[in-house]
Amino acid sequence: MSTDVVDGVLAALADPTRRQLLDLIAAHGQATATTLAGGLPVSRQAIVKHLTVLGSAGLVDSVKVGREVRYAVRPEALDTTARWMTSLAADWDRRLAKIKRIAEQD
Amino acid sequence: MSTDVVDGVLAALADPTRRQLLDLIAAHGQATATTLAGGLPVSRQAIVKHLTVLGSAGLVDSVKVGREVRYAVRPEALDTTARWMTSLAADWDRRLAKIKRIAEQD
DNA sequence: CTCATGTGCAACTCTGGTGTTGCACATGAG
DNA sequence: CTCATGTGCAACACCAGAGTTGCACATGAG
Repeated sequence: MSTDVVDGVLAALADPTRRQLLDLIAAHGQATATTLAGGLPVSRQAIVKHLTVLGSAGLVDSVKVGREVRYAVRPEALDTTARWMTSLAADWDRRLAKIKRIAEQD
Repeated sequence: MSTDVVDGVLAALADPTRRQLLDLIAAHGQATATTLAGGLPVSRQAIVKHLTVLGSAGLVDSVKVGREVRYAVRPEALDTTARWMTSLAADWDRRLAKIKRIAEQD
């Protein structure tokens, strides 16, 4: 299973700043750490660290262009996690329905 | 919007121990902190804290029965978060398609 | 070439989350 | 009533994560 992917994505999305970063990158289609630093109240280095985490989670992808590094969003990992979550919710629903059925059976 | 819900759920699911707890509770349909402590390598108190977090996130729900507190899983918040994630992934796909379209347009 | 701009690397601080232990309180079993 | 079991509360230890600063390196602009 893709538990590793889910694990990384959840850990990455847990931080509000990282979610904000993803929003910003998606909004511009592409962005550099320095550019992003201008839109958030944190240093460039802090953003670089967040981008590294997002990259390890597979949520972001970087390309070096000249002397700058451009980051772009990658939907696959997010999609995988969304599916995992949906099926988990469905599983819970199924279990709860079963419990309820047994309870009403008395 | 249900940003608060998503926020809490993501933060709660970020911890592996909490995801494991959810699995255990869902598997048994219902469980107490003491019972759960028997299935994990952590103290009961640690589990209580995790359950509190899960409760605040709306992922778990507790009922006091006599001298014990039984926890059960609640799918709504998880479902909400799954939908949020799915629509976000779709949004990224849309943006990327747009970028690609422009790029090929040269 | 020279200089400004954008990155990378490393050391450091500091807050928050995870986990523990110890003890007091409540309640069902006998 | 008495005792064992299940919780609740509080203080404490510990470590990873978020953020900062300082400096060195690379590369495009002039």
